[in-house]
Amino acid sequence: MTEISSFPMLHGARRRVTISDVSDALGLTKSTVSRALNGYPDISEATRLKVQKMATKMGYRPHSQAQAIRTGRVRALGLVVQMHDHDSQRPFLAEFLSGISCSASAEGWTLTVATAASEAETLEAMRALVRDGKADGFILPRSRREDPRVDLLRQAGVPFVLYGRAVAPEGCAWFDFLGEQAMSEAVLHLASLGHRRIGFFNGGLGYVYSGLRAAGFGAGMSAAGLTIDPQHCRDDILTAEHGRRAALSVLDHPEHPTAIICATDMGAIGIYAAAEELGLRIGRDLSVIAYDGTPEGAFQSPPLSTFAVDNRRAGERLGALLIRRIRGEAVEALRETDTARFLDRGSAGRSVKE
Amino acid sequence: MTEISSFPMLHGARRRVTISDVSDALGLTKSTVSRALNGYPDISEATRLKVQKMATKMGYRPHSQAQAIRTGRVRALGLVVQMHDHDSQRPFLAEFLSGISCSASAEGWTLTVATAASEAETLEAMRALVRDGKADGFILPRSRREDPRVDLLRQAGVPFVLYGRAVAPEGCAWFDFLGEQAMSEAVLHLASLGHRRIGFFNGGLGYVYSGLRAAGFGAGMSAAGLTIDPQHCRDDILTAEHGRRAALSVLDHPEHPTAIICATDMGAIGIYAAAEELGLRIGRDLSVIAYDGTPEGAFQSPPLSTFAVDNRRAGERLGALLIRRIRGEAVEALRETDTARFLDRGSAGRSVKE
DNA sequence: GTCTTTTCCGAAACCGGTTTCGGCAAGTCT
DNA sequence: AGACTTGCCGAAACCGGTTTCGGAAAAGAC
Repeated sequence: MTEISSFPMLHGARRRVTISDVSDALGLTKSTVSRALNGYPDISEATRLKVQKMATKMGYRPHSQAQAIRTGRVRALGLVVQMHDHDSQRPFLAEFLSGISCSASAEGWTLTVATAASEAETLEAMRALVRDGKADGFILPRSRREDPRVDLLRQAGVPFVLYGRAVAPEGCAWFDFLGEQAMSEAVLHLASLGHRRIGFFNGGLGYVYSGLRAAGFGAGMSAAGLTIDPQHCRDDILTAEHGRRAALSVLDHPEHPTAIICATDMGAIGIYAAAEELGLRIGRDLSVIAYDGTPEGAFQSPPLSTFAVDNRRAGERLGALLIRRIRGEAVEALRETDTARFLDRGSAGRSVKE
Repeated sequence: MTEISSFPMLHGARRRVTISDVSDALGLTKSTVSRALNGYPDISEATRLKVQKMATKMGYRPHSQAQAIRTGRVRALGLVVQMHDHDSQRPFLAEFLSGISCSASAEGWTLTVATAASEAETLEAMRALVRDGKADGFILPRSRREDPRVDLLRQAGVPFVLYGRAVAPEGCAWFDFLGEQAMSEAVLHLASLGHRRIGFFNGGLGYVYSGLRAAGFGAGMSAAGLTIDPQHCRDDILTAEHGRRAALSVLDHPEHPTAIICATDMGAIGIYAAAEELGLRIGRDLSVIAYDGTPEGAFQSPPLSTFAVDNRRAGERLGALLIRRIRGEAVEALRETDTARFLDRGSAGRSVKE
């Protein structure tokens, strides 16, 4: 009898190996094993090694739920995606999730996601996840100039990382692509093709990226020795329809721009529509360079020249940064940027002499 | 001193209300409160009501992590999305997540997602989520004819629901749209427009839906008194490129079909490309009806006539079904279907007399 | 060779719940 | 009236970890 019940493996589902199993196997106590694995200083190097070896040998994995009730942390990243009317997130989301999931699982963490239809719902969802201990920190996509999510989390003392930089950097970690550099390069590229009247369609002014991209556009124009004509520029171009209307109005001038830089691919697709209506051939009569790298751009004719961002990489970096943030690293060490990759696909051509 | 420390609210972050707080307030014990809230039969109706009222009044929410270490359940739904090379998931994912998240949060549950690049990774991710107690059950998108995920979960005794029906229904709950009905209606619609030679491009034969849609096509053809010409039919059309090649080969015959029903929008977009190459105008020289309702279809010219499925609703229903499944309801009661909505947008026109 | 300090680990409390067990009081049966 | 249920709840163990506290042994100081 007794020898059978001493082998719980034999009957039924195999139980998971607990910290007590490890401590028993070593003749130590739970507390010693716990401290050894968690790097407490009052454990000798010798026993620490013994414990670690035995733990991995026995396949011990701490039960995160059990740890959570004492530590309050579950090793889970939180993400609240807010559905916007203007962009239906596109494949962006799949790639982004893939990146986060990748870096999370590499550290044995998981990803808890919620969705929201409004800003208020987003905040409420984050509050609920924190209250219920379902997330130890958050990844905040689409950094905004005034971001109530940041205010909430900063006040609650919950770690977070931004996709996009912050206008008020205190306490903020982030990953971002250098949109300003891309915009500047776009200007220089167009200038090298002979364009002198270059317009700029910016994205949503509520987002941090728009300020940066506008600055990059301005810097590029200065570097090229060109002046910005406000008549050629528009703000808050978020959808293809916005882009179409903006293009129609901008092109309805004798001195209209020969090239337009658009801060988002979606807006640029609207420019294609406007050009078709006006009988202009993109890449010949009108040059366009955009930013994002969405698949739709590749299907246009000619394919859209754009600066592609790697959203999977963004997710992967943000996941890694958030984990380090939750573990206590200072935000100043957790700020990364990368450059967008220019895809020269045909929508930017040589300027036509008039 | 003591009167201060008896009001922990006063210093620092406000502590969450625990089951002990509730029991103390009522002069009962933790165990009584626990059993009262969990519907144990050995609690009088009077105290059960008292407890429930006090619990809601005090804003008590059981700490799911703490429950988990005893019950093994965390009130979390699991979803592993597998990235396919052929479809980059499109906005599908955002809507689907939104639906799941909606029904989950309505019940106080959350959603844990992971991503995988292959079937093996998917299985591994599910195993890890179960092992670590991060998910109590799974939503399985894209039901397959032979589905190793089902085998795994069935064997492990982990609840799950399928998006799409199952060829071996034992132990399976699901939600699905009636693709066969849509395909049948598509045939009848085309027949009513005078088409007699109707082709059928099916999707991936590994998926359950393809069998159903093929059957629906067959049923529609019979009902219309038409015969199926295998020369007009193709299988495994997963991408636009597949659709394009299939259309080129099918149309390269004197007796080619005047209309094609395509089991997926992506394939239909390829048919548009082929038609353009052959100088055929969709909706006039060649009619097309597809299935899915992806946004790309609306941007074609003419816009693609298709049967749209509501992926948000699918997610919402699947979330609700999975929660009930985890709570122990029988699978037979957890099978729902809905109908796809026909968007008649112009790609299906009257048959031309030759 | 004692006294003090470290070093290192065990014992036990604790986290916030769930579940088993047992006992008291009221009701039922002879 | 005594024995037997039954209904209802408290006491305590338990889940799998973390953390506090204290003490024994080893090391260092005098």
